[in-house]
Amino acid sequence: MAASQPTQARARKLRTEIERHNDQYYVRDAPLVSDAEYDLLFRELQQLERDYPELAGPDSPTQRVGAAPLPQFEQVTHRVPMLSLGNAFSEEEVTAFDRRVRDALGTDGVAYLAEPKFDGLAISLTYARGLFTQGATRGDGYTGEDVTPNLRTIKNIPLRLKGRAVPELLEVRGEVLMYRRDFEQMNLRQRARGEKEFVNPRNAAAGSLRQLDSRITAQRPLRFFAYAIGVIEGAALPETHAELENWLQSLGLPVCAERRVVSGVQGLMQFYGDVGARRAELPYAIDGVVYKVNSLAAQEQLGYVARAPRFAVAHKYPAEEAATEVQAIEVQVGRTGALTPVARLKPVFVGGVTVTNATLHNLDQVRAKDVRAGDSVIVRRAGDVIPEVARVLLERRAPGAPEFSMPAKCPECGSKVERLKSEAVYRCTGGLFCPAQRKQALLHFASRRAMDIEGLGEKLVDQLVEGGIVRTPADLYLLGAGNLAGLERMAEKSAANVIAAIEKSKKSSLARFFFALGIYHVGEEIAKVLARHFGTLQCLLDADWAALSAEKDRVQKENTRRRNKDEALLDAILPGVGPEIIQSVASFLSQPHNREVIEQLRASGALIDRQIEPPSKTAGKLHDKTFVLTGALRGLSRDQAKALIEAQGGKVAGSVSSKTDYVVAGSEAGSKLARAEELGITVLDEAGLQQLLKGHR
DNA sequence: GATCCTCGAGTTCT
DNA sequence: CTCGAGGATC
Repeated sequence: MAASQPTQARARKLRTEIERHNDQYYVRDAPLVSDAEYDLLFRELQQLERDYPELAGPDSPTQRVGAAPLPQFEQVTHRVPMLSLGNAFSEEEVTAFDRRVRDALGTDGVAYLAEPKFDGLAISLTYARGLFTQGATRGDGYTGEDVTPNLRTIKNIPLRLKGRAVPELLEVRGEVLMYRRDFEQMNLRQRARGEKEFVNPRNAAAGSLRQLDSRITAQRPLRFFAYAIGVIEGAALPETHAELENWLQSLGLPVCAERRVVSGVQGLMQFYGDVGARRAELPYAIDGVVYKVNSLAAQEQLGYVARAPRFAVAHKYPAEEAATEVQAIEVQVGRTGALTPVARLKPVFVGGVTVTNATLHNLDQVRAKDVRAGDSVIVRRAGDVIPEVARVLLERRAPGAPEFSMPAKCPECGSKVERLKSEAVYRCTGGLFCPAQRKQALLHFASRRAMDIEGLGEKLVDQLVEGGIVRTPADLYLLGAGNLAGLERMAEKSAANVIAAIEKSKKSSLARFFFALGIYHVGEEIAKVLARHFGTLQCLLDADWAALSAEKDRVQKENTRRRNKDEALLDAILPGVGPEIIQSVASFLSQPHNREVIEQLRASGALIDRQIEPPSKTAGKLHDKTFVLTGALRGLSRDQAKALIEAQGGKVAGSVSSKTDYVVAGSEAGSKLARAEELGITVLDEAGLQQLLKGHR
C-alpha cells in the first residue's frame, strides 16, 4: 500500500528534523533536544520507512545505523592520487618553503590558507549529483579501500549535499577523527562492557573505520572534516582555497573553523603559535598546521614534486616527550649481521602509545647521545611513530655508570664482531651459522614483499630454527604437517594454513625470489632490475659478472659522450646497479652453500624457472616475433639471450628468412647479418635487444 | 669531487 | 620514519 499524503509529509518532516539535530549536535556542538527525544524521532522514522519502503531513500538518516557486515573491503583507485604533504619542523624550513613558492610564482607576498593538521585518517567522499555514493580510505595514496557503509554512519557526513547548484560529480577529501572527550566516553563504555579499550583517538578512529560490520562503526563517535577536493565535474572552481572551503561548507560539509588566510612567514608563524597555544583546548588531536597557497591557479602552477604538492606544507609541532629510564642497552642482530643497540625502557606512555623499546641505531649514535644503562632519559616518537631517545638527563645519572660498548663477540652466536672500513655499523661475522641471522633470513624470505608466506612469523621461525627443523629457506618446502605438530600455537588448522601458504609461494615471481634470497644490497628494486635483465634464474646463475661490468661501463661512457652531443641515449645496463652491488651479488653466488640452497629450492619447485617478472607487464610482449641470433654478444650468452626472448613469448630460429622479424647481431657476425640486410630485416645490436626486452618500444 | 636522489636496512606498535 | 650508502649526474 502506498503511503498517504500526510504520511509522506510526516516522513519528510522527521528527516529534516533529525538532520537538523545531527547538525546541531555534531557540527554546531549545541544539541537542541535530549538523546531520548532524538531517539524517539529516529524510531518513528524507522518505523515509517519499514511500513512504506518507498519512503526510504539513500539519503535518509536511517541509513546511518549501519548495514550487514561485508566479507571484505573492495579496492578503490583514486582518480586523483591522495598525496601526502612535505613537512617543516622549524621557522627556517617554513621560510625556505615560502621562498620556494615565491620564486616559482615570481611574486612577492603570497597569501596562504592556514589550518590545523588533524591527527586522523584521510578519506575521500564521492558525491554524484549531490548524493553520497562512495567513500574510500587514502590507502597508499593511489589505491584505498571502499568503506562506504562505514562512512555512511558518520553523523556529520551529509548523505546529500545541500543547495540547488550541486556539481555533477564531486570528490571531497578530508579527515575522519574522534574528539578526545568522545573517545574517553567511548572507552568508559567499552570498559563497562568488558570490551577492549583503545589507546588513543587516532587508533580508535582507524579501528572503527576498518570495521567490516558497519553497525559497529555506527556506535563509534566519529566525525569528519573536509579540507580539499579531488575530482570535480559540472561546477566552476572558486579562485582561492579559502573560498573552496567556504563553498564546501555551504554544501553542508563540515569544515574546520580554525582557518585563516595569512601572508608572509610572519603570518604563518603567528598562526602556528596561536593554534599551538590553544592545542590542548581543541576538541581533537592535531599534529601540526597546514599552509596551502590560497590561489588555486597558483596551486596548479606550482604542481607536484615526487609524492607531495609543492604548494602546501605541514608545519609540525614538536613531538610529545616523556621521561623514563633505560633499564638496559641490549644488542640485536639483524639479517645482514648488523648489531643494533636497543634501549630497553621502563614502559612509558608517549605520543599515544606505550613505548618499551627505542633503537639507538649504532655505536656512534649511542656515543653522541651518551646513553648508558640506568640513565633517566627523555623519549619521544620521531615523526610521531618510531620511538627515540631524545636526550639523557645527565644530572640524574648514577655515579660510575658504565659507558656502553659494542660486544667483541656476537651475543647470539659468539662469532667475532667486525667494523668494516668506514661503515658505521658493527657486524657479526657468523653468517648463517648465527641463529639470529638465520632466523632473520628466513623471516625475510617469507616476508610479504618477498615470497609472502603468511603465518610464518617470528614465533614459528624461532621454534623451527631452534628445533633444528629448518636451517635454510629450502627446508621450508620440505615441511609437512608432521613437522609442525607439537609446536606452540600450531594446532592442526594453523599448521595446515602455513603449509598451504608455503605451497602457494611457489608461484611467486622471479623478482620476488631474487629479493627473497636476501643478497646484501639487493632490495626490492634491484631485484626487479635483475629479474628484468636476466629473465630467468639460470641466466643469473650463469652470468659473467666481469663481462657485464665492462659492458655496463662501456654503455655508460658512450652515454656520457652522447649526452654532450645531445644524441639519443642507449638504455643503461642494470640501472642503479653499480660495482658494489655487482660485487655483492657475484660474491653471494660464488659461495657453494648459496648455490646449493638455490638448487634445492629449484628442485622443490619453489620457482618455475622460466618465469619472468613482471608477468602482467611483459607477458607476450614479443609474442609471434621471430628472432635470429648471430655473432657473439657481450653481456649475454646465446642461451641467455634466447631464454630472455622466449620468456616474453618470442621465438628464436636458426636461420634468417622472410619470416624473421629481428636479427640480433653481435661482434663478428657472419653470413646471417648479410642475409638480413638483403631481406631488409631490422637488425638490432645488444642494446637494441635489451631495449626491446624491457618493453621500451 | 661535490651534490642530489634513490634504495636498502633496521625498527616500533597495534 | 630515519639514517647511511651507493649510484647518477654535473
